[in-house]
Amino acid sequence: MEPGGNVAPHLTNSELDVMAVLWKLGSATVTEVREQLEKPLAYTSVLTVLRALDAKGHVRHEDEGRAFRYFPTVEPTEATDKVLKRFVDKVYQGSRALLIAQLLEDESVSDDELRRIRSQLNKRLKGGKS
Amino acid sequence: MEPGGNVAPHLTNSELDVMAVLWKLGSATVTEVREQLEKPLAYTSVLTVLRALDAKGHVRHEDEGRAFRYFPTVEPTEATDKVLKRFVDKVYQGSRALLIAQLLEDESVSDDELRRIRSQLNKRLKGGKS
DNA sequence: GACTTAGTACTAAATACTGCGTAATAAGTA
DNA sequence: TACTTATTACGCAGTATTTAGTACTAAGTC
Repeated sequence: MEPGGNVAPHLTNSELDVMAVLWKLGSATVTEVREQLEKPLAYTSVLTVLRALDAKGHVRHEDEGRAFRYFPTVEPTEATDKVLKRFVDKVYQGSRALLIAQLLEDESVSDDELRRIRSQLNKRLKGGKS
Repeated sequence: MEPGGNVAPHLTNSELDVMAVLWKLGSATVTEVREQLEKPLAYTSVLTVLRALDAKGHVRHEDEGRAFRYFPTVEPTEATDKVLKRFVDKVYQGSRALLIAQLLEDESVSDDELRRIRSQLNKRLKGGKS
């Protein structure tokens, strides 16, 4: 495809659903993933997605009894960096600050969290000065 | 579609590319959009995407000479709310605060921007108290 | 009017994604 | 061994997405 561009393989929607479960649980079998998914899916459908993720290197698997146990091989942020970057580029003209500003408007962020964020922010401002 | 619910129907990747141009320029003809796209695309390909966006109600068009001028009918944040929510849900377990924290780690956010963010944040903390 | 140009409408082909059924396999059990 | 069960491997069908070609149209030009 694009030379240099598409290094990190790219998660489809259903792949993201499955990865989210693995990130949450740390690791899981097909059955375990299936139980956690909001949308009911046939066993083999989940397996298909996991096999695709395996092929792409986003997960690995180990034998566990007669089944496989799947482990994520990438952190959430790693796997989604591209998605986030694309999002910021297209919607916020590349400015993470704008996205942060937008997120801060959201009421679901509590005062407590706001204070924690502020202290993190202050830490960075101090650190950057030195 | 769904009554009330699915206002922002869903943007495909190529649709997002095109919307980004419209948001940036305010409005554009097919030719103008085409010039702004990073990836070279045939004139008719761009038109196809614009027509799809038109059908979905994300843009509208007016005659301009013999061509159409397309206007976005939704704000960037409107159109991408769903995407962002999904992202936050899957990667940050629904916590916008976690995403903000992650974004704050990014070096591309300047000290100036950090300070602006802090003042916005302080404003929200004060306002919330009343 | 004939020709050129820039545009839109329509159609189609290739690819990707989603979901699942069937077959094969391996383990356990009577 | 025969039967059951849990599981993986393979393949396929329907749909969505992406890209672009071809036909048609309207405006401008000589």
